Amino acid sequence: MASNTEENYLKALFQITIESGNKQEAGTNEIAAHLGVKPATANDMLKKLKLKKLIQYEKYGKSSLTKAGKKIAIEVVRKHRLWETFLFQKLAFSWDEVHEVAEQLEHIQSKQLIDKLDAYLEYPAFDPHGDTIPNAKGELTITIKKTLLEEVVGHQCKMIGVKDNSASFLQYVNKMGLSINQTIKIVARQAFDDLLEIEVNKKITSVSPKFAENIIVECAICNKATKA
Amino acid sequence: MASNTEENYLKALFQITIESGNKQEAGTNEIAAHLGVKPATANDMLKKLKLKKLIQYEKYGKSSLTKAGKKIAIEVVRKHRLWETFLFQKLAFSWDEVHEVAEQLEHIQSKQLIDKLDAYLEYPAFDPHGDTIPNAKGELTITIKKTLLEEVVGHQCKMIGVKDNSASFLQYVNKMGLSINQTIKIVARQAFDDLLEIEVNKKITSVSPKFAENIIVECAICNKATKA
DNA sequence: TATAAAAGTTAGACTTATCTAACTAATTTT
DNA sequence: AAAATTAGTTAGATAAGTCTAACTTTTATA
Repeated sequence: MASNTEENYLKALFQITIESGNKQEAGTNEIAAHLGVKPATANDMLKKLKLKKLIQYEKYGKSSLTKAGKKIAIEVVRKHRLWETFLFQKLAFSWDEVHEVAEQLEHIQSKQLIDKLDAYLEYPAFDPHGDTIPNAKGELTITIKKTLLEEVVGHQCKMIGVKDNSASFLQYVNKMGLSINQTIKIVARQAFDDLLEIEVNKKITSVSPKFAENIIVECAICNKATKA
Repeated sequence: MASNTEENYLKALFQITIESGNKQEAGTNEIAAHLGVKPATANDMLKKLKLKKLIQYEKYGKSSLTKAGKKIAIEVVRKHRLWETFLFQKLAFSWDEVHEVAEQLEHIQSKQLIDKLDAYLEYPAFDPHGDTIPNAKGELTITIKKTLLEEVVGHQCKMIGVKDNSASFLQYVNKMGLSINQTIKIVARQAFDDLLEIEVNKKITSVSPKFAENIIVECAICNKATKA
């Protein structure tokens, strides 16, 4: 069983390496900075995690997760994102308030709890930030997070979150017929004024670029679903 | 801010003294036993809590909560019982599974979280064990927990929990038209066979003593609501 | 390529929460 | 009331996680 602290180091390593997509390993200072501790502290923990066979690490070298370490990291990420979804969807937390509380909740140890929570939320695929939630088997589809503004004309995408979380924006979003999981088709992008024509519930409307860049979407067509 | 451990000591002291109703103070060994630690460990912590002005303690004497300590203890109890209620009502945990997980959840630090959870559960007055949940102001009505079997004939009470949590019993409870918060009136107790005649939703039915002793009720008439 | 800068490591210290073993005080029993 | 038992305390040790300060290795650059 990994301690809360160990879990945090594994999660950090996961986020810096696997999830960033552009690196396989992380340096000691980088990990320390990510967690807000001193390099000396991180160094001690890296040696400990190596002993536990949760990471690969050699003196003066970079670190990376072993299979066992990655499993734990993904479980923590899963818990974090399920809790964020719960806080957002059920408890009416705003988009920007969920993270801090989820940092605590992610360390609660109970497989039963997290599986029941998953079921209660109806097995969500994305958290309120638009990040993928790993499933109970630890499978994580890494999807490229993008805004409606970046979506390709002709594609059909799904709204999975918002960036702006002000009451006024959320009201506006609602007025446009949009909500989490709503399917949106990009009809056209007007070169003249950059307005985006979208189809929502068979109705076509136009939205501004400023509006579009605050809507996080996921596009099955764009994503060649890659497993972590 | 009290640590998780400190919170646990304060909660223990609250449960041994105030909530038990028959003692004002607790001894070092008693506190240690309650928490599953050695007396030497508890002794260290008592000295620390005294320094923080959370308890009253003198060498070789008994300990008791100060006003500040009691405030924290009640907050922890409130969190514990709200989480138990959430697990039971929303996540379909069984009556006997909620405690262990709530022991972890009670230490999550976020006033916003607990207030939103309270609202989401519609401000429950009792947890699934039939224990009173302190309100947001820290007010705790200490009610005498009793079963339907012990209720006084003529009184009207409210079902607040069950003791047996088997699927078969819960099904039976359901069939009798009973659920949490359901009002039950005790019509009569048959001396001949000890069957209890109760009125539920304007219908009168009879239940066995075995059934009745597994239904936890609260009776406003019996309780002269005392504040902790 | 020599040197300066950056990255990483080690040693020693501190805090929290725990333990064991030995001791002292208070209470109970004879 | 003296002895025995129970309750409570102290001292010293340990483990986890953190720090600072000094040191070493690696990398970048002049």
